[in-house]
Amino acid sequence: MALKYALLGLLTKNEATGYELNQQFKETMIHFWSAHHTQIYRQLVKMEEEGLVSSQVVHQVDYPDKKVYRLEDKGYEMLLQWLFSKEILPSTLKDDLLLRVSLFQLIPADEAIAFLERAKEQHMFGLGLMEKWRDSHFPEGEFNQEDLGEYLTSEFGQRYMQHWIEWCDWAIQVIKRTKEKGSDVK
Amino acid sequence: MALKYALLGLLTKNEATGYELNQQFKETMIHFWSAHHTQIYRQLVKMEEEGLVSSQVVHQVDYPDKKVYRLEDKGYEMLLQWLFSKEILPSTLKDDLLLRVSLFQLIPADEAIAFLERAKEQHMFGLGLMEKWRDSHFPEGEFNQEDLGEYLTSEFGQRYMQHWIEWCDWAIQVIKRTKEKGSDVK
DNA sequence: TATTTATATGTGTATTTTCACATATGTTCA
DNA sequence: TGAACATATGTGAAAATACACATATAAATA
Repeated sequence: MALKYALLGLLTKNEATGYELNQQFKETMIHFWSAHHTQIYRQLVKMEEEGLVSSQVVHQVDYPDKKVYRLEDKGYEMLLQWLFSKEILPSTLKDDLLLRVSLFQLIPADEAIAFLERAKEQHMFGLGLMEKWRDSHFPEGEFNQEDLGEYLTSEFGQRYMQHWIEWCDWAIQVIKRTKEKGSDVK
Repeated sequence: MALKYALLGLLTKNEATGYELNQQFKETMIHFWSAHHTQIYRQLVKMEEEGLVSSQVVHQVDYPDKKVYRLEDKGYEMLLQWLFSKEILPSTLKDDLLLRVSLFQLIPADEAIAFLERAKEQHMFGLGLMEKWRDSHFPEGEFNQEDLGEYLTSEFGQRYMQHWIEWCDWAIQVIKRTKEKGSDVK
């Protein structure tokens, strides 16, 4: 359901091909969304059938032909209606890494720490990418009104990464402390 | 896939019915996971077929009969194998609220602020629940070794809520500032 | 010369997740 | 008495998502 609105949202900025929309998912929407490219292509076909978007095949000499999608009025209206809807559903996390963390009592402390170190590195890498992206898109923290949403969500993504990293440090310390005690307790 | 391990993980603590496992999802795993009760029941049936868990129907006088699931050796082994696997996939967010935030340039500033205020309230409510839960489970921040995972992930959940709330405050300020400038800029 | 990478769009299938609905029993509250 | 709620487990169907594979062109790299 929401993927539809995500695509309509991206198309408010520019017309785009399924390929480009997939790129944008991987780049700018990485802060809060993800989608497989096959899902995007299929969703676009469906949306065209519903009259929310229209497409035009553009012939290219050097590359395969591409299909450019454009937002139609009906799609824009539907998007706005969704944006103005009053219901705010609480968002739920679904995180593989944390699921494993929740079972740390089943593995040795050293394994747990190594896992957290790697998770931390991964999120530091992610943070680096986000900072880079933000610096190039919003130098000096400046942004245009039409990029407000992106500015806000990219800050969220960056802070989320920082939160992850800080929590990793905290969790590693907790495990190290319990490990010290462990000799006489457990 | 991961739901299987989530259930196996919960069953390492105690044998439980599908109903109870659903409760636990809603209570303790709210920090990082969610699942519909129908999905849990179906997954349990599948896991029993695979010999990962076994079940026993317990007759009750006052309530409908219940089906208690117990972790089998094969299930425990599979869980450990998963826990020790080296691959760490980066976790991706998927958040309805943020998708709407990403399109804030399409709605009036007042609407955007109202939305963020409500989102903030909601996360403050969530934070309250988590703090309460933590106080009752880990008074004075003390925890038993067998609850290590829960202790770590609940801290994550709590910090995540705080991160959300702080970000809401920040975003509201950003929009208020652009609103002031808005009169002469856009 | 062969492999990889980038451009570009898909199909078929399987899995995962959700939604609407169904069925029981007993308690509490209006 | 009737409604709502908690206990307890599911089915059928739809929707969302992911996985493996397919196709085609051209550039860059090993």
